[in-house]
Amino acid sequence: MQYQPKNLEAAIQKVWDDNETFVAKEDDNKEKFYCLSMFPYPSGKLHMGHVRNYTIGDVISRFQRMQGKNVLQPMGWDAFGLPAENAAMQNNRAPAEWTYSNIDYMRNQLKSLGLGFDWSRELATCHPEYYRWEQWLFTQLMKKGLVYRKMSQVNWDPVDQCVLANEQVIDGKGWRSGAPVEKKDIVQWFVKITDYAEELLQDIDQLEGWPEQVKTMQKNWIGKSTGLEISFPIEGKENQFLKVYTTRPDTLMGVSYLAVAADHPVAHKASIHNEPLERFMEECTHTSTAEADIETMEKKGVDTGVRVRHPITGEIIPVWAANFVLMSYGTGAVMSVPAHDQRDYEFAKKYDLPINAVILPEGEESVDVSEAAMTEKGVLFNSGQFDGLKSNDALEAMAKVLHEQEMGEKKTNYRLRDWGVSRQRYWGCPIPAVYCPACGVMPVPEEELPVRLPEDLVPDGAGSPLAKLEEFKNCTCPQCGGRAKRETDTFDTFFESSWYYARYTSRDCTTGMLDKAAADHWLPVDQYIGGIEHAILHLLYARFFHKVMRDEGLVSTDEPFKNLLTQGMVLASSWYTEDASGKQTWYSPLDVEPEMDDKGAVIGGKLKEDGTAVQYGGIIKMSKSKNNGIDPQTLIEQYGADTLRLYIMFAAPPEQTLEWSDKGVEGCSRFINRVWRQVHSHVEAGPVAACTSSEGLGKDAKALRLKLHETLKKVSDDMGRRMTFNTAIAACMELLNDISKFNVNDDADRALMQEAIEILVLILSPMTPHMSQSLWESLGNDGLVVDVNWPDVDESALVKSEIELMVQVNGKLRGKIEVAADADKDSILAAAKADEAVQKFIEGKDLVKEIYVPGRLVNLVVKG
RNA sequence: GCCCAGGUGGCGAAAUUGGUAGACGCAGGGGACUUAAAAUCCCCCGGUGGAAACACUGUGCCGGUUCGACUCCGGCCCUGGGCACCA
Repeated sequence: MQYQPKNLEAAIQKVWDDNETFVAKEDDNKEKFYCLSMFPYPSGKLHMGHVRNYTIGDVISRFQRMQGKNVLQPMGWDAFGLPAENAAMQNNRAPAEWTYSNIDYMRNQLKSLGLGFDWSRELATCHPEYYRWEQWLFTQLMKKGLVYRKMSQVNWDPVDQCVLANEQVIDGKGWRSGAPVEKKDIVQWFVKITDYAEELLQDIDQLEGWPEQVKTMQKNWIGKSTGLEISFPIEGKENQFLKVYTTRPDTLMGVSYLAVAADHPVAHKASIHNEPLERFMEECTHTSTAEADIETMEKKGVDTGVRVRHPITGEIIPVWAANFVLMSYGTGAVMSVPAHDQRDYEFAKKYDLPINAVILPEGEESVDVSEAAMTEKGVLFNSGQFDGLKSNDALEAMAKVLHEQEMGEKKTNYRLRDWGVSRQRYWGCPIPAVYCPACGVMPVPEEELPVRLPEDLVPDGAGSPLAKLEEFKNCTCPQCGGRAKRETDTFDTFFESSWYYARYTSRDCTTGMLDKAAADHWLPVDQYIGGIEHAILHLLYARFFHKVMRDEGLVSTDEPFKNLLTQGMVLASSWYTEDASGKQTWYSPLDVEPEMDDKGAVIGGKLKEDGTAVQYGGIIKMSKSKNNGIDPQTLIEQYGADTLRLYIMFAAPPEQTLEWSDKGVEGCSRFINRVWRQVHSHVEAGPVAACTSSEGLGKDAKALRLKLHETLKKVSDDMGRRMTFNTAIAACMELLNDISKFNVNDDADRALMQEAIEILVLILSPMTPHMSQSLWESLGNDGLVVDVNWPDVDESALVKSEIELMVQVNGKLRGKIEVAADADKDSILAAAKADEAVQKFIEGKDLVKEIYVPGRLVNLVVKG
C-alpha cells in the first residue's frame, strides 16, 4: 500500500470537520488548555512564517489534548491595515473586498495544513461586531480620563498630502511621490499607557513562562529611572526656567551647555532674531520621525543665543538647539556634560564647547578626557561642596540642595511614552468621538455604536478618504442635538490585536465586549506563540489592554499570556543581479543552481533556465521584495502537509531561525515513507496484541524495548517541557532505525513490534496527524488518534544491568569501562585504573586526585 | 546610535544541571539490488599525521576560572530582531 498524502489528508480532514473534532466547549471536568498562535494579517497567501507559527501551535495543542486536557485553539484575522489600502490603490479594488477574498483563500490553505482550529470561533477585526467593542472600551476610557488629545509629529508627504508610515519613508522621501518628507504637527488621540507603566514593569516578574530576553526587552522599553529634574533659570527672563531631567546628577557641576529640541518653545522664540537658528529649525523639519534615523543621524546644533544660569554655581550656560533631542521625550531639553557622556563629548568637540571633567574613576587621582568621555561612575571633584562624594550618593546630596532652593526635585521617570492611537487612514476602526462646536469633544454614546466604517471606498493615496466623505463626517451632537463632526481618524491596528485573544472566548457575545463566565473559564492563554519581532510593542499593548479590561471588570487576571514561545524567522538563500545603475533584480532560490568553492562556501550561482550568473545575497528572511519566499502550497501538493509540518518542526528548535532547504524536506518525506512501509509490512502478517512487559523477552528484544521506552520518555519531555520538537523527532528517527534493524523471530517479537510501532505512530501524531491517523487504523485501532491518551512509560523497561563510564586522565578521554549498574565507587575506580588504555597515561605518575561522577565518568588527575 | 539574541563539520543541527563535542537529518564517497535508471538497503564521512593501532588538534577571536568549559566570567569581531505609523 503506497503512501499517497493528497487523498489521505483530505479524507482525514473531512472526518475532523464532520465530527467537529476541534470545536471547544467549556468543560469543568477537564483541565483547560488555551493555545493561541498570533493571528495573521490576511495579505493574500500563507507564507512560511505562518506555516511555522501555526504548526508549532497545532503540535502543542494536539500534544496537550493527548495529555487529557480540554484544548481551545482558535484562529482569526488581523484584518485592518496598510497593505489593503496599498493593494486598493494598485488594483482599484476596495480594501474590504480584497481583504475578505484573501481571508477565504487563506482559510482554505490553513485547513489543508490539517491544523486543528476551532473555526466556530473565527473572527476578523474588520467586522463591526468585533470592533464595536473596542470602540465601546475607548469611550469608557474617555470617561475615565485615560485618553487625551495632543499635538504630535507625523511624516507628511507634501505632494500626496498624506501622512506616511515610517516604512513608507525611504531615504527621507515619500515612497510614492519621491518628495522630501516633512514633519507635521497634528492633533492626535493618546491612551495613557504610562499610568500603567509601574504595573506593567512590576508584573513582568509574574511571567515565569516567558523567555528571559523578552522580559528584559520589555523592562528596558519601559525604562524606569530615578534622577533629578532640574530647573535652569533663563537669563533676563524673570521666573522663567528651562527644565531638564537627568539620571546622572553627579555630573551636574560639569554641565557646559543645555540642548533643546529644534521645536522646543524656547528655540521657537529665539529664532525670531536668529537667522542661522531659523534655518536649522527649518532643516530639522525635513527629517524622519523614526528614532533609529534620529540616533544615527549626524549630530548637529545651533546656539540659540539663550543663556541660563547654573542653579548651583550661578555660572552662565549657553542653550543650543540640537537635532538629537526629541520634544516628545521628557521635557524636550537635556543638560550636556561632554566630559562624561560620549554623545555630548562629540558634540562639544565639533562646536568647540568646554569640556569640564568632574568625575574621577574610583581610586584614581586624575581623569583623561582628551580622547573620549569618561562615562563610568566614580568620585566627584571640581564640584565645590560636593567634592569627594561618590557618584551613587550624589543624587541625594544634589536633590537636597536643589530642593531647598526650589530648583530641582528627585523624580522617577519612564522611557515609555503614551500610546498615540490616531491614524489618518481609511482601512481601520473609526475612533468613536464627536466634535460639537457648542459642547466640545465627546464620546459616541453606547447605543450609537458601532461607528461603522463604510466598506465600499477605494482610497486614492491622497489624504484620508473618510475625511473627504461628508455623509460619514457629518453627524448630530449627542448632547445638544446640533450639527457636529465625527472623528475621521482610525485606530492604530495594534488596538485590534490587543484584545482578540479574549474575544475568542466569547466571539458571539452581543451584550458586551466579553462574556464574563466564558472569559474566566479560558483565560489566561496557557500558551501563546508568535514571532520574536512582536516581543515589545504587540505584547506590551496586549498586556496593557488586559489590565484595562480587568479594571473594567471584564477579566479577572492580571496578565493575558501565561507561557510565551517566540518563534524565529524563516530564512532562505537570496540571489540577484545588478544592472549598471545599481538596480537589483532578485531571483527565487528555486530557479538558481548554487556554485561553491572547495570548502563548500557559496560563491555564486547560475540561473537554471539560461545559465545567467547571479550574485549570492546571503541567507535572509523570506520576503516579497527579495523574491526568496517559498510557497507552502506547492510543497503541500508535492509532499503532503505532514511532510511540510515535520520538516518545519525538525529543521531547528522553534525559537531559532529556520533556513529553508528543499533537500531537507525530501529527507522528511523519506522518513514518513519509511514509517509507512514499516507499519504496513508489519500489519501484513496479521493482527497481534501489543507487548506490555519486558519479562521473558530475548536480549535483542529487551534492548529494543529499552530503546522504545527511553524514546517515549525523551519525546514526552521534549514536547511537554522543553519544546524542542527537533530533538523529539530525531529520537523518533533513531527509534525507527532500531525498529527496522530488529529481526522478528516469534510471536513475542511481533507483539513487541506492535507495541513499538503503535507508540511511534502516537508520538509522531502531533507533527504528522494525517499519517498517524491512517496508520493507527491500519494497526487495528478505532477512533481518533487525537482522542487517544498519550502512552505511559514502562519504568521497568528502563532498568539496565550494566552501564558504560568514561575514563579521563587530566580531563582527557582515555578509555571506557563497562560496570555493573550498582557497582560502588571503589570498584569503579579500581576498574578505571586497571583499564589498559588508561594505564598508559597514569603509569609511573603521581595520582593526585580521583573524581567520580556517578553514571557519567571517572577523572584521574596525575602529575609528573 | 541604543536595547535584545545568535555564532559548533561541506550544510541544518545535538550535547537538558560544568562531565564522551558533532546524536538525528541533508549533501558527498563507496557498495548491494536492477538490462538500466529511479526508489530502496548496507558501509564511510571535523581537520592534520599514520598502513593501522593511535596521537595531536578542533565549538567566531583574545584572555580568565576549574580536575574538567560549546556551557561560567571579562574584552572584542560578525550576523540577525526591535526602536513607538509594517504587521
